[in-house]
Amino acid sequence: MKKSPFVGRWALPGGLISDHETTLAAAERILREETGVTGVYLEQLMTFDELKRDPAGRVVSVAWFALLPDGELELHTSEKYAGVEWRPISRAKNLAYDHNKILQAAVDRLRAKLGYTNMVWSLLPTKFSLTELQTVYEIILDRELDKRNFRKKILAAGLLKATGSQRIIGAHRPAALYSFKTKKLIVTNIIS
Amino acid sequence: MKKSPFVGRWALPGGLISDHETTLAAAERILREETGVTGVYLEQLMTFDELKRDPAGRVVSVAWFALLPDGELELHTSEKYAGVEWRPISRAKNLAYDHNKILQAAVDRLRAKLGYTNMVWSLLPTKFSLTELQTVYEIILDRELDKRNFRKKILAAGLLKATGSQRIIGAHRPAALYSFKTKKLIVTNIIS
DNA sequence: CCAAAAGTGTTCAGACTACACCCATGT
DNA sequence: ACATGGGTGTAGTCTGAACACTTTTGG
Repeated sequence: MKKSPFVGRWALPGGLISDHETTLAAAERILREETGVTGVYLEQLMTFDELKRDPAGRVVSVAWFALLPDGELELHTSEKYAGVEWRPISRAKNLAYDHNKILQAAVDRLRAKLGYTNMVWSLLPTKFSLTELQTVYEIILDRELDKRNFRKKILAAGLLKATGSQRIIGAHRPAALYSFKTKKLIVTNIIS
Repeated sequence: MKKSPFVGRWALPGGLISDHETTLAAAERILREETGVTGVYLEQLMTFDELKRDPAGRVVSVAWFALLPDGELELHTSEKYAGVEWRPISRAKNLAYDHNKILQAAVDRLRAKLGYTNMVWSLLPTKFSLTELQTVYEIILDRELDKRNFRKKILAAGLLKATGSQRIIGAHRPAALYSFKTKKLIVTNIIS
């Protein structure tokens, strides 16, 4: 929650870099300080430098975004950052500063890169079912995908390996669990 | 040409921003000061901030790239910037600082975006033949394209309009000249 | 008439889309 | 037995790739 003129609005986590710190290191530090999250995928988004984006003065922001699995968000709230929350995009409207623009840019980037990289691995736990994977795609692309076609394409991409293990949730047939062969960023064709 | 430890190496144009200047405005200004070029397409590339990228001290660079038609480069060389030259990528090796990395990032970006935007308009004069357009694609993608397939796809994309005029160069059949319907950036599918 | 660039269609293979039913489990 | 999510195949359409000859001009 921010002060005037952004009273009561939410904002993305942010902070200042020091003279001997890269923006990547600063992003990792700030993410850790404000949320406790470490060891996740980080990617430089872009730099926002409109003259009046912060009413308090000139601020040039090098924006980074993190991707992490839904399960691992165990938000640690220190006293200093007690107001921190995870929110779905749908409830992250009307942010302070130009943070709506930043968030939108991050969503656009993610949406585009899902189609030609394997970066979705950073949004899933080590083992996952194909249905879970499909759900991630559907959320980000904001449209439904055909189950059979999705499985054909994602398996044909050759990025997954079957773990052999299964998971049963509720009174259903067990789901085979897969994992990514590699957690390096690969550029290829995956989903159209 | 740069001083120690980059004696005799070339570098990309660059400069400092002022407190009341966006990086876009600075990019436009520096490009104008060093080359005389104005009114061209500019796009933010990314920010380079490794701690030791400039041996003289901490420098965070927000890199932008410009696209301009081959014909319009009339390089004005002021006294201050007498050493400025246009060079093909193939003769832009071994640059000072991390400028090889920056240049490579720009080439990668351009190569990728040619396939799904109409930004190639910024690399051509107002009127151009389909062969000229194809040549631009071939240079940037660094591979040959089939003439018939190229024409089918580029015309099917619907971004061009025939101007009705023709151009004759040498003892050849005249080439029909086309122009882009719009010079706004459009995201669509063009060339695979 | 010759040289050189402009212009033009068809065929084949692979990819994408749409679509419906059976399977395995816990209750 | 039933409710629920997991899992599978095929037919039709579309897209991309390969490929060669005719046209128009100036010299």
